[in-house]
This record gives sequence, structure tokens and C-alpha cells, in this order.
Amino acid sequence: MESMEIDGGKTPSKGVNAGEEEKEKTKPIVLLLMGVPGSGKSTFCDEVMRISSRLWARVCQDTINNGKAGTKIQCLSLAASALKDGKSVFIDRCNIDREQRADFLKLGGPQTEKHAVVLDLPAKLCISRSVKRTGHEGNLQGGRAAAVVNQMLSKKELPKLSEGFNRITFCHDERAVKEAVNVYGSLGPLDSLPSGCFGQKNSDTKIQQGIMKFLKKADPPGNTGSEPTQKFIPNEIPVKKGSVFQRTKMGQRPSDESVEKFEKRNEVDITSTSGAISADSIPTLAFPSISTADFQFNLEKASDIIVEKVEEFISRIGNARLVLVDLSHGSKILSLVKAKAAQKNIDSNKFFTFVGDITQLHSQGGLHCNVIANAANWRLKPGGGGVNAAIFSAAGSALEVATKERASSLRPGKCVIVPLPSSSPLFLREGVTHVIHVLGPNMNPLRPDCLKDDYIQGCRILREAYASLFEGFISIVKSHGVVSKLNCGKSDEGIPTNDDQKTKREAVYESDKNKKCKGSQQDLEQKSKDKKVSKAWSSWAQALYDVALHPDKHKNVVLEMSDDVLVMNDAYPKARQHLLVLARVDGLDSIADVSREHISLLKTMHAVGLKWVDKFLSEDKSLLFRLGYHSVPSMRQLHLHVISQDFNSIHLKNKKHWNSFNTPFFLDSVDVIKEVKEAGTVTLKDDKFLAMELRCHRCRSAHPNIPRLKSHISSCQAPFPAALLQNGRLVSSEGTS
DNA sequence: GTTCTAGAAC
DNA sequence: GTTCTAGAAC
Repeated sequence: MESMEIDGGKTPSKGVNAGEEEKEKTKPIVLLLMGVPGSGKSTFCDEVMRISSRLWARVCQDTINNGKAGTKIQCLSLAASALKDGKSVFIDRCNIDREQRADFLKLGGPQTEKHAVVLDLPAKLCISRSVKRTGHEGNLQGGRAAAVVNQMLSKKELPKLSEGFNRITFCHDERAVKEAVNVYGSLGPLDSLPSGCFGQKNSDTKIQQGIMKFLKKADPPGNTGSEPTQKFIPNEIPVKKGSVFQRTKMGQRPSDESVEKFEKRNEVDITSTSGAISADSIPTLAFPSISTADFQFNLEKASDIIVEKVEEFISRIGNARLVLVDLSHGSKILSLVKAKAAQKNIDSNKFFTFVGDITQLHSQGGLHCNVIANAANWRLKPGGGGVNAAIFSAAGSALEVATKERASSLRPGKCVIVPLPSSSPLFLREGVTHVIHVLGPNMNPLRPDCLKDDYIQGCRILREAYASLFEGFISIVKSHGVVSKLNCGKSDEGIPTNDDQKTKREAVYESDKNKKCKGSQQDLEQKSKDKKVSKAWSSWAQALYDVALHPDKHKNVVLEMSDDVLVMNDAYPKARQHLLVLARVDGLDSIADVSREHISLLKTMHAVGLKWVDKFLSEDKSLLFRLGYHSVPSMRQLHLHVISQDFNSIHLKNKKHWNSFNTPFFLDSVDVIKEVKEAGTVTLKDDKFLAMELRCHRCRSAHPNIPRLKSHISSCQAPFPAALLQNGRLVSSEGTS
């Protein structure tokens, strides 16, 4: 931890023979500060400039534009002109990743020295400074500052000499910052500083020094080979020193791809424990492709399912990561999944593929995964071959014993979570704390329970397998309390509503509504009186109408059908379970068209909905449901929504989605039936509710945006508001409430 | 209804 | 610089 001890250049080496090599010695310095907001970049510059006898210019992106934030280009041009004037330059911007730094490293060509000072201070400190600076005290602003800082931290790439730096100084605490200020502050116009990396932090300074020495020998300064002084140094998992040397020395990289991934995703944080996010502390699940090896599952289909399930779960895993692992570099499944995930824009920080041995991800690949999945056999026994054999063998008898305690067999599509005893070599060497055994569908006639070519069953089971695997991983992460705490803090709550916005929307509302109606104003008024306002339905809004009237054309989507109603999945489900029960009668476009004559139809729709709820509840008791109608639906044809109350879906994307199910705009089926019975029509709620602030449907707390709301509802366990608990509005496994 | 994307918000 | 929303097009 005594980071500055390694620093050989605390005092600047004074230029000798002044005059003779004047040009060499007066090379101006381009000094890139690197750090998140609040890390003290500007203060660093100010301090150095205050005490320095050298001419410095500070290029600060936050103020370059007449005191306001400017662009990178402006910074580059100002820096270039300062260099022309013979000044050394501070590049005072976050410079958080390599790409951000690259253009600044070209400044002034070889006639300038390129330095970096990394202000890698504890995230907490940066956040609190950043809050103070903006003068926004309080939870909300604090929460935002934290989010900004942590967002940046998750992207940070520490600078390396190979990028083109002559000297990099790492500061992990304020003492180190002070020392760096002194180093640069006491640098006279003719002085220079030794090249190299200084102040790197590591849990084992001796190893660090050893590697520094070794690398100096092996790679002369300036050689790109001197880049990764921190690359293969594990932070928390004990590794024999010898092995560290060996790997570095012999360049035994697992594969180009994995090293590339490793560099990109993990190296950054491997040496840093001060940031809020360290790669070793990010909960990570490594999993092999299920069923595609010995069980011969079609690779195209399997890759679709993997990507689909990852997409489904990724919003629920917080800051954790999912990694698909395959031993072979030319793995077809890996490349298929990689391409499909990229196509779907899945966050590559949260999900990526990795080439390597799943039992040696940390020691060989530098990737720390606290949980690994095993493509198990139904007996949960070692052997067979492939991943199963490898994992049981690497984990030793401890895994076998621990597995036996949990389960004796496994059905296809299911998984069993086994905490790995600390005596297991996988725990000790790789830092694996849990193994999740998963059994996928088998398409291989030579293995038990072969489905032959029944890919309908096969796909269903494979989906189930990944779902239970990811569900299992989430439960581990949650029980260990390592999912990002940022998003579920109390600071999210009690956010005032934006009244201005609300009134604006209300004003717009009427004209909008009229725009949607067809016919002249006169017609409209007449129709309004008759309660028969009909919309000019756009072509896209006719899809349900077409299904209801021509179900034979849509056999693939129809789950159940009678003369009166039809059941289908919502094409873009807004929750884990989201069905539509369609009325099949023509002319019943929406709930506005309903009258007493439709009471029995409404009851049928409700009963069919309830039947499906029962089915879903028998599969998952934890679900809760509401059945209801949108006051003003977007799609033509009366349809009842049957929706589970988790609202856990990637398709729930905006305020309208949320509010259409969680404000009075959503009319509970029981209330609709009652009102039609009593009054003959339904009182619609206008769509100003769609623009309301976002509130949790359970605890009613307000949230500033959809991601924050979703994060909150993923964990809110507050009881539902009293009104929902009455008259059977909410349906649970305990029956209707 | 969704997708796309400009620009606001952070 | 990135995230998020909201409006237009379909």
C-alpha cells in the first residue's frame, strides 16, 4: 500500500549541462489528469501552478467555453497553441478511457513529454466533493452525483505506458496527490522527470516491485512491452508468486480474444481497490452453453435462446455480469451469441463471451467469476466428459459432497445451487463461491431422456434452464448483498412532481384527443353524446382486430379460442406474464363501446383471464395479477389485459407503458363489470394519467425516470395500496383479495 | 402499439 | 459524454 515508496522520482532530476542539450531538457509536458468529477483534478493543477516556476497552461473542458463546458476539439486546439508558446499543459478533463486520451497524446509530437496523473481516490470522497461543489446538497443530488461518478468508474481504463505516456503517476490517497503536486510543482523550466509508472497500488508490493524490475529488464523503456505492469496481478485471490512471473514472462496468454476481453473489461480494476467498483467484487456468473455439446442441441436455436434470456434478465442483475464461456477459440456458439447480442445492443459490460477453461477463469484468464454454472447430468455425478467432468474434477470431492447434500438428481430445465466449501480448490484458486448445476434438454439419442427432434419441447426446456440458472444467480447475488446499492437507496423516494410539465400536458390533451377522432366537429359532438366516438385506427392499430376476426390466419399466436373470446400473449409483454383476452365480436373496438348487452361477454373475458391466472399461479406462486382495460387503448378491438404485477420486462420502456397499468387509466375488470351493470356504461379516465409522475405501484414512492423506477420495483416488497386489495382487483395464489 | 432519434437532462 | 425522454413516422 505504500504506493509512493516505489517512486524513484520524488525529486526531479535537475538538468545538467544546461545549454548544451537545451532542447532536450526543455521539452514541454502534456500532463493528462485522469479522474472522475470530484477527484481533485482542477485543484491539482491550481496547486502545481501556484508553486511552479515552469510555465503551465491549464486546459479545462468544464470552463473552456467562456466559463462553460466545451468540447474535446476546443481543448485540443487550446492545448496546441499553449504548446506553441512553449508552455507545458494540463489537460484537465476526466480522460477516463483510452479513447478519450488518444488525441491528446498526439499533441506536439515527440517534442513533448506525455505524462498522466491518475487521481484514483475513493469513490465516496469524489462523490461528496462533487455534491458540495455543485451546491446540491441532499439525497437526490447526492444520488445523482453518485450515479455519475460510478458510471464513469465503470468505464475507467487506467492509462498504460504503451498508449504513449512517458510517465504515469497513480495517486490512491490524498497524501499521494500531495506528493505528486510537489513533484510537478518543483519542476523548473529545465528539469525533467524519470519515465515509467509510479505509485501503482497492489495488495503485494513485493510482487509489484519484482514485476517492475523484471519488466525493466525484459522490456527497455519505450518498448510497448512494458505496458502491463498490472495485468496479471490478482488482487484478492491468493496466487503463487511464481505463477505470476511465469505467465508474464512466457506470455502464456489464454487466447487473443480472452486477453482482449480481459484488458477491456477487467484490467482496469484489478489493481484498484479504492474505486467503488472493482472487477473482483463484481458478481459474475460464468456459464457454458447448455445442451449444445453432448446433448446436440441446434446451435442457431440455442444461441437465440441464450441471447433472449440474457436480454430478459440483464435488467435484473444490477451491476453483476453474465459471461458465456467456451473452451475453444473457434467456438461456433460463442460467435453466434456474440453477434446476436451485439445486434440486440446488449450491454457488453454486463454480458460478454469469453474463451477459456471455466475451471481456470481467474488463474488463467484473469476473469474473476464468483459463480460458475455446470452443464450437469441428471444424476449430478462427476464424469461424462466436457464441462461436467472438468468442474467436478477441478472442484475436488468437496463439490460432490456439497452437491449430494442439496439434491440427488435433476430434471431437465431445472438447476440446483451449491455453495462451494472453502476447502475446494476452485474456491481457493479461482474464488468461486457457488456452482449452479443446470440440466438442459437432450437431443442426443444416445443419452437419457432424448427429445429426438422435438424442438418445441427442447426450446421450452432450454429457456427454462437458462431462466432458472439466471434466477439462481440473482438469488445468490441478492443474498450476498452485492447488487448495486445505488439504485435502491431511499434517496429515490419522495421526489416532487413536475407541476409545470403536468399543466402543459393537460393543456395539450384536448387538442390531441380531438385529433384522434375522425369526422367533422358536428359529427364528433353528436357521437360524443351517443358515447360512440370512434377513432380513425391506424394500420398498425388493427393487429388485434385482425386476430380476433381471422384467428385462422394467426394460429401461432392464439393460445385459446371460443366463439366469444380469444387468448393470446401480448406481443410486447410488460411483465413476466402478460396476456390479452380479446372479444371476438366485430364493432366492439374498446371499452368505450361497451354497454349492458355486453355484460355476459365481459364476465366471460374475466373468467377466461382468471383461468389463465390460475395456471400461471400454479407455476409460480409468487406472482400477483391484475385484470383490466385501458381507458383509451392504442389497439382496436376490446381486449382485457391479464398482467402480473412484477412489471419485469424489457418491453416496459416509458412513462406511458407504466402509467397505463398503474394509474386510474387502467380500469379493473371487476369495476368495469360492476359499473356497466349499474350505469350501463364505463366512465373513462382521460389520458392525462399517462403523463403523471412515476410512482411505485406498491409503496407509491415517486421516481425520476423509468430505469430508476424499474430498479426500485425489482425489490420493493411493500404491501399494495388498500384499494387494490379489495373487491378482487388483485389476484394472488391465496385467491382474490 | 413500436422504432428511431434529436435534444434535454444529468 | 452518456442516459433518458418525447415526438414523429410507421
